[in-house]
Amino acid sequence: MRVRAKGSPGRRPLARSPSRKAAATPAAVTLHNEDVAAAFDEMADLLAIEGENAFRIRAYRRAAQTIRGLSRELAAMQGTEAFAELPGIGADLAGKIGELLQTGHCQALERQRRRIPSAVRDLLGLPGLGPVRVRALFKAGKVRNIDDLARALAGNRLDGLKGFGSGIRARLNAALAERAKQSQRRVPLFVAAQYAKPLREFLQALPGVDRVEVAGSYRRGRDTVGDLDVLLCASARIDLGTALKRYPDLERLTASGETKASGTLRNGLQVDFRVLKPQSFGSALHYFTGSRDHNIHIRRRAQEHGYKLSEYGLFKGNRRIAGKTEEGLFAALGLDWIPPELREDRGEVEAAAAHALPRLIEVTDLRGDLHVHTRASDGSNSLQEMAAAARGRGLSYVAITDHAEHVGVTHGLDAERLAQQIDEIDELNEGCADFTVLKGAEVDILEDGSLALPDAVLRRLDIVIVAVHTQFALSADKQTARILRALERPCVSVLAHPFGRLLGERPPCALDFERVLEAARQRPCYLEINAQPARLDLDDVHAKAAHDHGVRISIASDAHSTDQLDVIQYGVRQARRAWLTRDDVLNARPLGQLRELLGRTRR
DNA sequence: GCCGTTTTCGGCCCGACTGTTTTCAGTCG
Repeated sequence: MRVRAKGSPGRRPLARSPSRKAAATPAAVTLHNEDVAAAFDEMADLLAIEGENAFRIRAYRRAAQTIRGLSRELAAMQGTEAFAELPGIGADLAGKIGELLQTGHCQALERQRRRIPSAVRDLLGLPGLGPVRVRALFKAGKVRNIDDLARALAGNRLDGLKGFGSGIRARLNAALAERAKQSQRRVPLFVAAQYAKPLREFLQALPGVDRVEVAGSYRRGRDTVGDLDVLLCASARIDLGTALKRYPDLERLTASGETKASGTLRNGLQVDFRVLKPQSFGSALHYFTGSRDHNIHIRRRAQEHGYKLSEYGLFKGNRRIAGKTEEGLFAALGLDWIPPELREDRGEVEAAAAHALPRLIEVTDLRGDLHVHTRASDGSNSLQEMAAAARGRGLSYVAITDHAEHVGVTHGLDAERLAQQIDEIDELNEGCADFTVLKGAEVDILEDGSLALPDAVLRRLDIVIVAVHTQFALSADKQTARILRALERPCVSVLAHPFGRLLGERPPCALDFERVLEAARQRPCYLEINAQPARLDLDDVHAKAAHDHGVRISIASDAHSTDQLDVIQYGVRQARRAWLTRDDVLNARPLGQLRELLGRTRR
């Protein structure tokens, strides 16, 4: 199912500082796709709160979704005509994209913001609050933000307000309490990358800078990133502060010294900069990549060898033993180089000492993608376009897995339409020797564990993906029983996005994962790492648990458009964090082996 | 606001669930 953004609290889409407002055309600010998408989402939210035409609102949301799925930057495209060729973007929205890119602003959005303060949108992120109740709060209750809501609830000022019975009020109180507990907001890796890549390029081009790396959890490929740790290698002194003031994505420079600076990007992400000499760069890269627990383990090992380890190098007394490169540092400690994704102190140091680190899977190891959608359900491209795009990316197969009919929103296939699609795929495969389209479906697991399509229909498919799309809040017992019952069915190949989480929006469902793993192992059936940036589900920890339990993994893009096929790289990052090798991943197998393995999932 | 076995404007996704009601509106996916 598509992941719909319901508000996007915490994100500040556009430059709104006075200096930028006054900026002349063309904009001093280059907007990224995420900025434009966030502007359209904001517009959609504000229109919804106003009670605007639902289809107009949907048009903005659809455009935002299209933009988020692009693998190329809008700013690099050839103007409004090219924008209007994108699905769901017509003349009007293409013009607004152009306006945003040119000026950094959208007048229609500015007008909307004058009618409804943008902080009102944050209310949409709370459970039970949709546009109608938010409008009621704003108009009748004078609630303009989440703090106002908390005060109104505390002062019993919502009692008697239509639509705010005791049930809703209790839910809101619980949600606010939970919110207060949450620490600093982290952004998905995919979003962080949109800011980190251009920042790195900007710094790399500065005179005197030899090398730039973004370290921290970003380099380790964690699903979310709390801040960016940027390391610059420079042999001579550089004036970092002055250079950073010219960087348009940087909203504030909070500290600026000779070797250290800090600031905040326009999307709210904190960035810490460190300037290092070449002889220390490797040890600094290691130190700032972390994780903290990994570093503690490595420092302890250094001590055991009679060394002292810091970001400046590995020392014996005052003599530097290593520090120029990470490889040299690890080698001096008797260790193989450890890929950043493994540096969580989950056994990687011992494995490196025993020269037993796995050769982690890479994007280029993948032979196919086993979960993509077409226009037949909720995708944007045709079967032919998805197949051609997958082939163009060097894959040798792709499984078309449109939704079965149960999920209303996704315009799912019934048995008849699925049969039509099967015929279409057969026809497509006939004229093609070096690429194969596999017949599949993503079938809903209903609340009682039954599937949304009958076995007789599923038997005609090469691959059947099952997934939970509703009722995420069941107890662990019920949710587990539901999934186990689905896995009993004769034609189940893959359990997709097993926990149903959406980063920052929906927590993982309660599940007795051990029992699911055991059922998957015995059956056998595969578990998916869904690479959609907001899902990354299985996460690294559960994917490793699956691996340790002998359950194999499918890494899938869940692409809803040709552009989205590229997000599979984020699934691969999670697989690497789970210690997976090529052999552990179903879709790293050549077609013949894949068919054989899928055949074993049949009963 | 987009789209079109299109040419000018009507159709656009809809069922399940929840909470608030007393037959339904709003939320969610």
